Amino acid sequence: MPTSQDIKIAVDAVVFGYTSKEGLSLLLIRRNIKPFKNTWALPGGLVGNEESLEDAIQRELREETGININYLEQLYSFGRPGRDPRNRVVSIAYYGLVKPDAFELQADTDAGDVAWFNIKKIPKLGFDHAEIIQRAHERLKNKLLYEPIGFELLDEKFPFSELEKLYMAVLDRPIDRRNFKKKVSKYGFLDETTERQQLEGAGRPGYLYRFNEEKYFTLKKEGVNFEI
Amino acid sequence: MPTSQDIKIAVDAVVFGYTSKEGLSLLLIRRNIKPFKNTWALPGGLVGNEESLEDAIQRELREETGININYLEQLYSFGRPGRDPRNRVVSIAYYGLVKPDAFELQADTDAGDVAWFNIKKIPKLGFDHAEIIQRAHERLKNKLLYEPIGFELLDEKFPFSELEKLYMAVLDRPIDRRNFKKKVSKYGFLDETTERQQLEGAGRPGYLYRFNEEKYFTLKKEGVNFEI
DNA sequence: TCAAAAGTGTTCTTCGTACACCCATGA
DNA sequence: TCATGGGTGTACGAAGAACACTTTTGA
Repeated sequence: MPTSQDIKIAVDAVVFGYTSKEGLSLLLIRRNIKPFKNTWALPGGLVGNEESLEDAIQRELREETGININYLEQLYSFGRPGRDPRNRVVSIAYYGLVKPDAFELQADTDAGDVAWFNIKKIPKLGFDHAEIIQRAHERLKNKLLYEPIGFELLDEKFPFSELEKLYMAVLDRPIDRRNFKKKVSKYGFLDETTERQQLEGAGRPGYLYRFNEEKYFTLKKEGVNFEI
Repeated sequence: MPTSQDIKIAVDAVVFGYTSKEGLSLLLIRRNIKPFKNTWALPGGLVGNEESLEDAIQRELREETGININYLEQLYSFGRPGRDPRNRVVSIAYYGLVKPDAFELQADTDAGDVAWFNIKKIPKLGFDHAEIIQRAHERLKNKLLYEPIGFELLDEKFPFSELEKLYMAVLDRPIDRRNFKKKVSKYGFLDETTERQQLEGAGRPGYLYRFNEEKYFTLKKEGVNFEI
């Protein structure tokens, strides 16, 4: 049994963003310090002694990327000895969802650069971060099917087609427009506004919808479970 | 940002067992040391410097309870400052499934006592262990519905009624015998043996079944997903 | 008037659910 | 012969999947 322990504890964040142009994207930083200097990696860092894990993640994201996250959930903890070449580090990974347009990325000194990468064009990463991302993507795919978290990635008002494209981007498979709308609408937590979409080219503009969180919570309390 | 970190890292195990007499049970130890001396708690302890998290859990279980676990899965990490009254401890919780009859419980010096408790009769626990157990139970309920892990709790050969009772015990709701058998059987990973159940009283003895893991993996590879 | 994107309903099949009687065994 | 527990099938309704044409707009 260990008598004196020498393990560090860190948090890492897999931050997903979505835009209809870029599809599903991921927030990465370029490391400015060893190890893995100059390679891309997940934002994250050591947890402070008096700080909760969630606070640590938010602080690191603020410091390293300038982003403030709304939807955040614990993903998994990675603790294999040797996953960090310096010393033993157990990392508690979180994943989060943000609207990329709501922030301007700002790298700090530890991070030479910050950028969004399309989920299908992730560069070679340091540590075991590729594995963490894969697990996060799996989780997101699953979660999207039984919790209405997709709205965290969209603007407050959005055309139905955006929601549908988001689902197709995350799940990476085609979705039938009519069946999708039927399924989502039946819960009644989407409010249709009178506003219309601004299309860039030709086409019939769609109505904008708004996610009504209150209605969703009421439903949930009544035992109605969202499922796509 | 923290410069020197003083956080300990521990693992805790929520071990579920099942017997048809006792129903769904949980393995707890009575603490022999402070804090929470003499109160019941989850088995667990600090992680060694060179030890993987899974190894740490298995070692602690061996030391504190005499049990060796087969099915083990990471549950969640608990890190709220103050959850341990001594110093900051982040605990990575696992949950596991065992056949209680396969082991004799053996407390060691850190643990004054070890025992199985019915899931509905859990005593007052130290730390935030009640919360951990609740989360584990939720996870088990969900997992049981889309992965055939129930067999980890049963003998190699078992009558169908045992499987059904297990599901009722974990999910805490009645299940229709005929529909349940239809659903499980359609996957074809249960082999019927020619042996019959040994009933204790009167009644028609049922056939014994065996979970065919190979067939299940083949199905899974083909994209067939188990669901109850 | 053409191209692009959104809006909309029906049919068929599959799956979930509800439900009751007979059979084998031990006492 | 009675009590106990195991074995089995059908009918109904709900939900999922497949599928195509019309409408609005900009160029």
